[in-house]
Amino acid sequence: MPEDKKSAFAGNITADDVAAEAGVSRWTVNRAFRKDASISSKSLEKVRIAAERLGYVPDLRAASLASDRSNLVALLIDDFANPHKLVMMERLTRILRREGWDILLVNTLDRDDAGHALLNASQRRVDAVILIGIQFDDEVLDTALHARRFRKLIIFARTSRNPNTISIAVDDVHAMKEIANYVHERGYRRPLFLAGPRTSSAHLLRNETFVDYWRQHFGNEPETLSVAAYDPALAGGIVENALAGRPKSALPDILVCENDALAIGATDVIRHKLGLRIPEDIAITGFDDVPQAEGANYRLTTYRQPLTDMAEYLVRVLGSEEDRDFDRLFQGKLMVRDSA
Amino acid sequence: MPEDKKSAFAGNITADDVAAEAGVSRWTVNRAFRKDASISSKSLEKVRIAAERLGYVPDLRAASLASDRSNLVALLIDDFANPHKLVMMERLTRILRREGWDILLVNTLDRDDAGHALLNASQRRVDAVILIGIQFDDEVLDTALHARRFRKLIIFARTSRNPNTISIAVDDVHAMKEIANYVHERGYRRPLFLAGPRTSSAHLLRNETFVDYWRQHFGNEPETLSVAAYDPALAGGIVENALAGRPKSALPDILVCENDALAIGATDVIRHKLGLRIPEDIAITGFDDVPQAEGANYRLTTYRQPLTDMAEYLVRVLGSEEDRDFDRLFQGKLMVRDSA
DNA sequence: ATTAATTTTGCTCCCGCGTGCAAACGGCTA
DNA sequence: TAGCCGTTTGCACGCGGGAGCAAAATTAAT
Repeated sequence: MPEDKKSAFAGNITADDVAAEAGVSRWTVNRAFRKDASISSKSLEKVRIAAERLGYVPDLRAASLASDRSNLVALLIDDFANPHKLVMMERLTRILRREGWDILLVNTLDRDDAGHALLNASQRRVDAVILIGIQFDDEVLDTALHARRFRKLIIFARTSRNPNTISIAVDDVHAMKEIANYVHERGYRRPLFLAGPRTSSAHLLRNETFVDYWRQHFGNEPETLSVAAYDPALAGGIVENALAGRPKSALPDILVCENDALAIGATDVIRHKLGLRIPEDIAITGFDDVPQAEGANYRLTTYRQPLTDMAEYLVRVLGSEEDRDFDRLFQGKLMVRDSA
Repeated sequence: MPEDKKSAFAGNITADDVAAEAGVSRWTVNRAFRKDASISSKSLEKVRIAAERLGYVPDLRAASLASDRSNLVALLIDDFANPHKLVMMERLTRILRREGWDILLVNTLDRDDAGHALLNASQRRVDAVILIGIQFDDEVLDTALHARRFRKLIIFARTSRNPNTISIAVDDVHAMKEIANYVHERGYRRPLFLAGPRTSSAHLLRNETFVDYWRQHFGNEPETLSVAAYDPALAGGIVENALAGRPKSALPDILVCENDALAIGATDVIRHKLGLRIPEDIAITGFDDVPQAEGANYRLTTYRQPLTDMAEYLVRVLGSEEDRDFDRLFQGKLMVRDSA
């Protein structure tokens, strides 16, 4: 009795079963589930009904295997301490799914793990890899591209010098100049730049740009502090260590932070450990405009990345068959609030 | 010249190619890439070398198709405004990957979308589905199970009455009683419970438990306020509306929040909009122990879920072939800080 | 050395669906 | 009604690898 297992576990209902039920061939059934298929409305309806009754769902593994397009993209992420990651993930996953892409999420533990993560992805034959981590420097990318099994390798929200890579990011240089100008205009004169991890070549140009620009235009050389990860707690520790005990005159008048994660950590410490007021004693700027930045507690002056536009562009790139240079920089927006 | 495309795009190097290169059969090659395979160390080495040279990586789609085990689990998430989600995702993805599970991430937009999300997952023939959202009430689950294509449906960090579902969660009842007792011991007498969305049947027993327990043991009936999502900003708005303008005597002396997301939003508003001190004017407790809870700014008294233990248990459940009742409640831990 | 017990290898037959083409169908005109 | 042309349908074959067994190669036992 081979017909009796329907009720038990619907796992093995295949297009053949539906074909028999609907009185058409298997290929007609498959066609009914592809959007570009040439099929009469009559048989489409028959297939629909039969499939419904049997609980048939096409097997994308087989489809992918046969067609060599998986409609799967890998999303490689590290840096889970940064609240901005949640926002990026939400935006990306929503838009990717809307366009029919499924997402393989890979938590990349550390820099050495990146290779394994890429291997993971290639075993599933993903159509593209999206990197939104901090550990993917040019060296890692080269290794990845060496064993290239993906048609596209996209660095999201970060630039890369690697020519085989597609980078979709905000224009850091422009942004930092705008921030530098704003900071100076508001009368701040002794900025301290709070930077993230100084990994080999993760091209976040914010630190360099700000410092160079400030030196060239406003004379003095800003101090820089570096945190080993974009983790508010870590950032707080570094800031506390660096500033505690300094006389008022030796304190910076503003902390320019590489992103909001650092800015938030710094804010907490400045208020609650150093007992200083923001912005009266020390002002702060961030970068990213995470949700909390707008909240009553931080009211952080920061720079908003146009994440939706960037994600929309990303899916366009994914859908494109051309082989041109897709790198693109987006312009963000300075969000002036109360912290600076 | 069929041998010349190696350099171009390594996408189509198959076990056959490696077999030819290594001088063995295709099946030996495949065996070399399976951990349980019976293969001589000699040929394993030959295959390793050949595979390395050709850049061969086994195709998991094909493997999955042939073996009917995909080693893929779907992770369905909504509620991206809750910072705790990031922590859960980090913990889950790390441990799942360590155990060899790949993850299909599905952002479930709204309740009606849950069905599509499940469909998504079943098309990839995932071995299990993990739900860590708030929209997956019993009705949605029933629909999901009706078209059951997954061997396991796991609700993480939330209980469910559905018997066909595996729920791995913290013991809310025990936890809330502990919190209630603590709150009372510390001398608070007019608690306000700040609850999340009151969806049909998402069994988070925190609200009921606290209110019932308090009424029975300490006499009065606590007020309850409900927020439409676990979103700090939303929570802040609700709290401000409810408390602004009340005379001091009509204010609660403590806000017991269903989770930290709400507690954080409430904290910000109480301090910065209502101008009250925490815990002197109003105390606050949370639930989850998100990273920020420990930070200098919030110092939130909250309840820590043993996420790592829960995730470890989850992978054990995934690996198990038995068909018994895997539901399990974990005991968490009250983290006493300064907010209450 | 010879036979029996094991391990290793090769092989046939699938897994479920897409590709590309040929056959069948339908509608329309003359 | 025959003749044409465009649309639907069916089909052989392939995608890359797993299960399970039989043949071959080792190893152990007598």
